[in-house]
Amino acid sequence: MTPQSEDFSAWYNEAVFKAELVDRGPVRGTMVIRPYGYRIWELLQAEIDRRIKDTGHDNAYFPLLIPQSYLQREAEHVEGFSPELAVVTHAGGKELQEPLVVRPTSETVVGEMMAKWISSHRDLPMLLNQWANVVRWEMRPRMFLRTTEFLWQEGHTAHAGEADAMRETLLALGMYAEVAREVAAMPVVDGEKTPGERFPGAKRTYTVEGMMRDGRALQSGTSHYMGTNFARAFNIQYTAQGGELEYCHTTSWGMSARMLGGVIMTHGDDKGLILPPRLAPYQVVIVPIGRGDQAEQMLPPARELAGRLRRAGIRTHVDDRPQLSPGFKFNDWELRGAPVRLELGPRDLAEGSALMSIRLGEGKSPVSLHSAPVRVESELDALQSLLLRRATDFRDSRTATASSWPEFAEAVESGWALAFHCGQPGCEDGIKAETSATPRCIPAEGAAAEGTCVRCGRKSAYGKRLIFGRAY
RNA sequence: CGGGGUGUAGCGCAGCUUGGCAGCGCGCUUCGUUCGGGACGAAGAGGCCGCCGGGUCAAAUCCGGCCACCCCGACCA
Repeated sequence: MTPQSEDFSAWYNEAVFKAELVDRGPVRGTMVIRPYGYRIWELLQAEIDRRIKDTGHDNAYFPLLIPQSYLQREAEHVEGFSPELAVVTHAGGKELQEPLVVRPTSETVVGEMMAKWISSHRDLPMLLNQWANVVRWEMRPRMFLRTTEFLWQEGHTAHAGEADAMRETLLALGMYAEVAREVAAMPVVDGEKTPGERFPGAKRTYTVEGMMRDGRALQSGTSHYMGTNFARAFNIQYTAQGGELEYCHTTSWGMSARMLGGVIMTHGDDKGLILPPRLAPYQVVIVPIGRGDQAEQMLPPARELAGRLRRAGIRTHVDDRPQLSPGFKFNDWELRGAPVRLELGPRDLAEGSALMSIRLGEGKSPVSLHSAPVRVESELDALQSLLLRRATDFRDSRTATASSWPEFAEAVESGWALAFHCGQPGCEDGIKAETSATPRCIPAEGAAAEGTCVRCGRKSAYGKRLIFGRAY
């Protein structure tokens, strides 16, 4: 397994399967998330959900099946999603009068319901979120990154005006950036998408982009300002204070289980996964030394230690599988990305200590049993920030400002290019055709600057350099 | 949809060119010895060789057709 080589996707697949995160589903492009993988998702979910609720949104649930006509009400939306829809044509033993699509996203049903629920400015803003699975018949599936069916969270909000809706759009974006950086230790860049990369039906689309260890970009969360496009298509109107009937300004935003793929591709190494402590199902794994009877004897003290760690708020697991050798377990938990391992054998026990090994690091060091919770906690914190710093350094080392076409082509070969662009769709297509790179975003933090398009030399259109890269 | 590849035990594969008892490694079961970095020995269980057809005394192997999956591109969170 070598994350650096061109076998990166082979490395990725091997890592994901060996760590027992997923299995292939029976339907093309689907994935089964196994318990260990699902625990990671639950931790991520909890972090996102807490932030959503803290900002005043309520969770709701909308139907899986959507009348096909709903999709058709918004012209760009239907055009964008048509090729990848799964359509139900038969139900109840007969052909349906109107086919139903399995939701690829829920703007349309949510819009339909919002139109019923909103009548006055007093009903606004309406801040909804749902946790759901959606289906998109993509051409080339990849575990977590692009599966036919995937789990996500989709926020849908309606507001009285553009300013409110834009504030909401950026609030969601900021939430995603925070989750990515602080929880997943992924140093994402946030910014706006170019018109060519916009969500079908949106007026403005924002994104957080992460860089994987092969230099490719991964869109890790997205937030859209719809203007009144969907409000007009679904008649989401309210009576304003002055008595006039107005269209709402709506937003939608989502973050998906794709993030797990991002975590693996951001931090993983030749030994397998490295989970940031905040997403690790088991932050500490205690391996009793020995097998059979000898390991049995280590279990009571191992469990006692686990109990004290858990009481300190540390997710702890005792690997009590009796038939496996310690060496096997060491390798197994390295593969599965456990941040900290504690080895507990007769020798350690006699000395009142355990042998600690950090997933990202060399060697092992003894830790006294009584100070273990404190020591482990600080090691977890250190690892969490080390992962973010390491990924940030990596990203920066693979990001180059390109002022000429050869520089640009070279930069996107192994990472990202910062470059001016003319904003012409044809030129954007040209870049993609010639280098397979696309504009990832107009970075929010980039300094304002003027220049000429890196490919065609025309005047730049966005007032700053864009980030270009190859995307997953 | 275009290009490449693969279907043989739960997983990974060999065997196919040149037809002749369906094999290997891992895993699984039982017993014993082991046990501080992927343990070892012995004995077992496990098969519609992707599917359909052709031809042959005889097909995993040759011929024809079909299907599925994987990888590379175009699509995308």
